[in-house]
Amino acid sequence: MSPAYDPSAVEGPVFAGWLAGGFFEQPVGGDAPFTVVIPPPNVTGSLHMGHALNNTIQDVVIRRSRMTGRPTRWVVGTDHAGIATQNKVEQKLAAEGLSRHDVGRERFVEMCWDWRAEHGSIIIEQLKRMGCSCDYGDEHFTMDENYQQAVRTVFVDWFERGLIYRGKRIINWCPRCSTALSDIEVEHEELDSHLWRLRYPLKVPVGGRDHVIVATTRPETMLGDTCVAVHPDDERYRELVGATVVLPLLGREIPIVADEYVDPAFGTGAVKVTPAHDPNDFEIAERHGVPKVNIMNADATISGEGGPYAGLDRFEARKRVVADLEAAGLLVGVDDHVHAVGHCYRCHTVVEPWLSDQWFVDMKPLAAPGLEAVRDGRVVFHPKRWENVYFHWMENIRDWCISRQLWWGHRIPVFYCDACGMTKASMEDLETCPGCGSSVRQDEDVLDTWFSSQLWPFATLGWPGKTPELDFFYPTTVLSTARDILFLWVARMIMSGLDFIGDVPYRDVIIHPTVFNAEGRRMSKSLGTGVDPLDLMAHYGADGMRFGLMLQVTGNQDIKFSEDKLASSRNFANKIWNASRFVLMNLGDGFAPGEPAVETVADAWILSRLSDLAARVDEGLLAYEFGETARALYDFFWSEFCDWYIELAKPRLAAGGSSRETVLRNLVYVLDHALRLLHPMMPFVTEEIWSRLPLPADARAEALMVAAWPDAAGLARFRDEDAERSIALVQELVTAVRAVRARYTVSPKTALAVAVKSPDGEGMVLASMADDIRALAGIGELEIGSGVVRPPHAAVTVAASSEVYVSLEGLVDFAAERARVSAELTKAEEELARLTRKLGNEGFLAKAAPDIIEKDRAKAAELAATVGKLTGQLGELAE
RNA sequence: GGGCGAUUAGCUCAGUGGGAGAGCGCUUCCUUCACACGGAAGAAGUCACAGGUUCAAAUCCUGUAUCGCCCA
Repeated sequence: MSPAYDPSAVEGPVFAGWLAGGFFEQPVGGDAPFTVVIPPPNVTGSLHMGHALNNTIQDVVIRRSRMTGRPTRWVVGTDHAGIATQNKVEQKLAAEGLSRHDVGRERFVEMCWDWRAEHGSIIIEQLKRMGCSCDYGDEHFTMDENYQQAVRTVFVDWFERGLIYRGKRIINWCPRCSTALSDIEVEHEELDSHLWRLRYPLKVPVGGRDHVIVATTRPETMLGDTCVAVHPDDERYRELVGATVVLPLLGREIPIVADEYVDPAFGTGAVKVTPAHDPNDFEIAERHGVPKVNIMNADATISGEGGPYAGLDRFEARKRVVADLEAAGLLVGVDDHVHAVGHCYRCHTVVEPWLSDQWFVDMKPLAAPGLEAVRDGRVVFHPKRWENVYFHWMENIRDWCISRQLWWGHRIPVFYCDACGMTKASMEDLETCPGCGSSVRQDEDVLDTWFSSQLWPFATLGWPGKTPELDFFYPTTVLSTARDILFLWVARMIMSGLDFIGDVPYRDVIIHPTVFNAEGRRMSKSLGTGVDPLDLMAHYGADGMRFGLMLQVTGNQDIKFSEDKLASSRNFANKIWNASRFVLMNLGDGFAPGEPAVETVADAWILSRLSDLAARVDEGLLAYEFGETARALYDFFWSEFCDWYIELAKPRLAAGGSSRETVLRNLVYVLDHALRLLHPMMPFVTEEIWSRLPLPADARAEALMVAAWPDAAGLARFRDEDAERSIALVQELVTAVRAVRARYTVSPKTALAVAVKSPDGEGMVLASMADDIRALAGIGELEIGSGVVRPPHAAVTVAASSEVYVSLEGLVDFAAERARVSAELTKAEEELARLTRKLGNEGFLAKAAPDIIEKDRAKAAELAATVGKLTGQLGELAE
C-alpha cells in the first residue's frame, strides 16, 4: 500500500469490480423492497453541484439499505427536456444558417434523437464517476416507447374524464423559445421601471370633465386597450362609469367600466384594460363583455392591430408610444416604480402574457387527494416545514397549461376532423375520421416535459403495463430532490401516482439544501459562478467530494459551498487509508481473524464507542441527518480510533505474544465495522481497504457494498460505561501532562518524571493503566497514590480529582508558572461562586430535577477542591 | 403585500431548556519506525439587539434590525 491514498488509482478499478459483480442490479423478489427513482437529469445537462449533492444523498440511503439485505433498486434515467434539447439542436442548425422550419418537423425530431444518442449518456457516466450505485442495466428515458404509451394513456384518460381541455387563455409566452410556459416555469424578478400616467380623453365631457388619467407599467399595451376600469365604490369616478373614452393614437372608442378588481389606491385608481395581454384584464373583459385585441405576434413584434406601430419590437414600440403620447400632450407624468417581471426559466427572456389557444389540466380534482396524502402522513417531507409550502400551493392550485409549441416531445394525441368538427384523443394515430371518414389532422403541439416527468415513479416500472416490477417496487421509498421543483415535479407525481396507481409514489421526500457558491450566490454556468464536480473529484477524490458535501448538509440551512470541507474529507480518506495500512502491516503471516476479546480497558472502551457509533449512524441515516452522521463517523475514526486506540495498541503490538494477537484481532474487528458504517458515504476507499482485510469466513462477502450492515442492537452488548469513564480519566491526565510539556517546550524525546496524587478510586484506575499513561504522555518515572507529595521543582496541574506534579529540573520559569496558576485559580473561583449562588437558590433546589442538582453539587465540590489545590500550589510556588 | 429561513470563534457552520463546539485559518513545538493530506499543545465568542417566560435561555415567547428564499 502506498503511504498516501491515491483516489485516481483506486476509483476506476473498484467501480469496474462492482459493475462486474452485478451488485447494482436488483431483480424482483424478496421482502420489503427499498426503491429510489433518480430525479432524471436533463439529457442536455452535465453534472453540477446540485446533482453531486442530491445523488450522494440518494447513494448513501441506497447503499445502506442494500447492506441491510433489503431488495434495493435505484432506478436511473434521463429526461427528454423539450425546450432545452430543442434549443441545442436549433443552435446547431443556426450555425449552418438554418432554422427548424428549413429541415421540417420529421427531420428535426430525428436530429433530436441523434443529439440524444450522442450526448445523452454523458451525465450517466458522470454518475458512475461519483460512485452512484444505480441499476444501470435498467436505464430509462422519458421518450422511450413504453414511456410514450404511459404519457398517451394519461392524456387520453384525463381528456375523456374532462380533466384536460383546450381554451383561449392568457398564458406565459416565451418569444425566444416560441412556446407557452406554465405559471411555475416563469421566474419573477424585480426590476427598476416606471409608472406612466396617461391622459385618455372622453368622447363627450361628463360633469365638466373631459378626460380620465390612467396609470400603467406597460404603456405599449395601450394599443390593445378595450376599456378603462374603476372601482365601483370610488366616488372620484362614479359619474364616469358608462362614459366613452377615445383611445389615443388609435382613436378606438372604449367604455369605462366599474369592476371590483381595481385597487383605488394604486396609481390614479383608473386602469387601462388590455385583455389579450394581462390575465387580470382578461378576467375583467370576460365580466364586461368587451373585446380582446391581440396586438402582438409570436415573436413579440406588434401585430397589424397596432396600426402604425405594426412590425416594431415590443421594447421599441414602448419608446415610440411614450414619445408619441408625450408629443400629443397626453403623457401626464412618469414615476419610478419597482416592477416584478416574468422571465423564462430556461432562457431568461422576458415572457409575454399572451392570448392563445392552449391545452390545460383542471387540477383541483387531482389536488384534493394529493393534499390528503400529505396531511395524513402517507407522504412525509424532510424537513417537515416543506409540507406547509406544499399545502399552500396545492390549496391555491391553478389549471396547468400543458401544451408547448415545440417539435421535440410527446405530441398531443388529439385529432381533428375539419369536415365534421370531431375532436378526439386517441391511443392510436388516426388517419381518417371515425365519424365521417374524412381525413384528420393531429394537433401540432407537444406536451410540457413535466407532463411526462410526473409519471416517472411508475412509468419507469413498466406502467401502463401490469409488470412485476410495478407490483414489487411501487410505491418507492424515498425521493430526494431540490426545492425548486417541489411544484413542477414532486407535487405532480403525488397527484398522478394517486390518480393512476391508487397509491402515493413515495413515502419520504427529502428536500435537500441548495448549494450556493462561497459568496452565497446561486451557482450558474452562464454567470460563471459555478464549481464543476468533476474538477472537485479530480482534486479531492470522489469520496472526498461526497463526504465533504455530506458534512455540509443540515436540515435548515442552505450550503454556502466551502472547499475546506472537501479538503478535510480528502485528508480524512488519507487518515483512514493510513490507519488501515498500519493495521495491515502489523498483521504478519500467522494472523487468525476472530471475535474481539476484551483484554484491557482500552479494548472495552473502543468496542463501546463502536457500538455507540453504529447506533448513531443508524439513527442519523434513518432521520436523513447527513451532516451529523458524517461528523459522528469522522470523530470516531479520527479522534477515538486513530488518536487513542491505535496509540494504546502500539505498546501491545511491540510486546508480541498473545497480547499482540488480541489487539490485532480487535483492531481488525473495529476497522471492519467502521468501514462498513462509513461505506455509504465513502464507498471507494472503504471498498478498497476492506478487500484487503483478513476476515473470518462468516464476515466475508463478495464486496463491502454487499456486505452486511452492522447490527447496532447486537453491538450494544459492548456498551461499557465504566470503561468509557476510565479512558476519559486517562485522556485527561495524559493531556494535562502533555500540556505541561508544551508549556515549557520540553522535547518529546525527554522522558518526564511524574507524580500523581489521587483519591483512592481514581488512583486505582490510573494505576491500572500506568503503562498506557507512560507511553502516551512520554513519562519515565510515574508514581500514583493518595499519599504522594509534591516533589521540588515540579510544575503542578490538575486532572479530574488528581493533582499532577511534573518534575522539571532546571526548566521551569517559576514566575510564569505562578501567573498561570493564578489565572487558573481566578477562573475556578468564579465558576465556583456561580455554582454556589445557583445551589443557594431555593427555587432551583425546589424545582430542578434531582439529578441536575446532584450533578451541580458534585461539580461544586470538585471545584472547591481545585480551588484549594491551586491555592496551595500558589503558596508553594511563592517559595 | 403574505409566508419561510438565517444571525454562535477571523471564515464556513453544528448545537433546541441545565458545564459555549467542529472544520479551516492563526500561534508554539515536533521530519517519533500508519499518516506533514500528519502529531502535540494553545489563543480566540456580550451566541444580532431589546423585552418576556422559567429556579435556569444560544435554546421557548414577543418585538426590532439585517440578510436570503418562496408566493402574490
